[in-house]
Amino acid sequence: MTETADNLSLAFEAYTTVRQRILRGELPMGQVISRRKLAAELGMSFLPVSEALLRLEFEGLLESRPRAGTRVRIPTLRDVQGHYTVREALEVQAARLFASAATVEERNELQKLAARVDLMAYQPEADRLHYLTLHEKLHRRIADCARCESLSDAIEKTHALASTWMCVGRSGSGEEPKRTPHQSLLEVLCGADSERAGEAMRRHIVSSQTRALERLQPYFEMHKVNGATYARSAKRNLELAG
Amino acid sequence: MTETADNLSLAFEAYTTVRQRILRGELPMGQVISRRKLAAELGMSFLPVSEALLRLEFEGLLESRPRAGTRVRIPTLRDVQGHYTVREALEVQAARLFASAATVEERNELQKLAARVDLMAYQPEADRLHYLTLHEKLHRRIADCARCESLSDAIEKTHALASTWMCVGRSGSGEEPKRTPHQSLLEVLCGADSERAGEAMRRHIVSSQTRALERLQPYFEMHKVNGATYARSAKRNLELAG
DNA sequence: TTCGCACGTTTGATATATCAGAAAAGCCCG
DNA sequence: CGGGCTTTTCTGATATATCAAACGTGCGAA
Repeated sequence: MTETADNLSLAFEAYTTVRQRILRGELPMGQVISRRKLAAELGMSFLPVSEALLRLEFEGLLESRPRAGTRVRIPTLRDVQGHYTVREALEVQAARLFASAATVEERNELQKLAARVDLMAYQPEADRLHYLTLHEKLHRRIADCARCESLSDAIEKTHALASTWMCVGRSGSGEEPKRTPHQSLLEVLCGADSERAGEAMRRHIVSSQTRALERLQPYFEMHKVNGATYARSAKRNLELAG
Repeated sequence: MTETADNLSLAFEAYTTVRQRILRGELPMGQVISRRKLAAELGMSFLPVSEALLRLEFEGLLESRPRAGTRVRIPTLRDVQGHYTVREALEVQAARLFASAATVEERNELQKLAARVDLMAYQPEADRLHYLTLHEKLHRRIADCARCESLSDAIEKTHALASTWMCVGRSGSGEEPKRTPHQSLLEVLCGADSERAGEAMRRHIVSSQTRALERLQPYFEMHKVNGATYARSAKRNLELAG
């Protein structure tokens, strides 16, 4: 399984590998990535690796400075706010189109999926990754049902970025009231009123943003401390972990 | 003037150059770009050129196939529809934020700008490029006033892509009624009602899409004919021009 | 001890060379 | 004269080498 194949280009292989590692949380925010070491590990020159990292940088998952290094992006407060503003725009549009274009089967399917997502949200940390995957799938399916590939792609990009941020442990207050936000969201979306669907999604995204900002609070400080320079040693990262 | 400086990276220089040429219409849709020739012309290796073209491909201005070639993107019908769906999402969001966040000075400035744009729309083809530039500036300023850099960036990207498509001559029916679409748009936007601002922008974008689809009609055929292969000689392009 | 500066190391950027695949042109056969 | 096949040319993909800049370290001065 380590080497499925060079089905496509080496650059694509490197892209997929790194992206997966980031999304799985194996590469935490601020983690420095060495192109040469990665190239050696994947058994290729560092040129396709560079192309892959460049692409990930365009997508917002990485950040780099000309001759300093490349690392998993550490967002600023404004980054996150901006991200959620764009995401709100895209997902509201998807919700509107969903309300007017989804088939009956799709509406039923997604309502069930929403119920599963809400249920899993209160599992005792069973597997956070699985929850995130399912949650992302729900939003992606909503976009798919909007029958617009460009919109789906754009939303998928924003979700990939958000996934990075979601891998950080939740503040775990634990005593939250048992709500079913996704179920109620889908209920509105399945009514045929585009306006209401859009507004419901808007509220959903806004509340999502609120939680994300709380969760990411400590990392905004991290960006201030560690933002200017690309630490090659692990010392600074240790400071932040402790 | 031929060599302003290597202020930034060579790749960035190549990126800027090619992008400008496309936006100015010097490189028409379907035009094949040779990395080696471009590299020779710009006096650099074709590696920074490749990076530049890769970036332009991500932005949707170019399309390429692994060992066949790179050319200015020829959109399909679905491409254009998808583009306008995403654009609608982003610009509606910008309009909403503008209505609630723009200063009085900004509102006045943009109303004047809108008037200029509408006026210029009926100049007898004086300079189409200038009109497009001003029109794009209006939309960009609206996004800027929304106080969200991510959103501005996203909108700028979509406009760059649309500019490519707008360089094709308008169908020039010529007897259109003298309307002032941008002036009325800004009028609504300057009222403090986000909802209405969003809806006004939505209608604006939709009508813009309608005109774009008409204008691009012939190119959808071009994509069918010339889509599969990357013609290196000029023969096929001549066919389409005749 | 602490601050500042020089030096070796690592990094991304770029140049050059080579490879394999796709397109165009030439070629042969009908 | 035309269609299929081969050859040639061109393309992007990748490997390797080199360079200047940024980082980390350690030495020396205050």
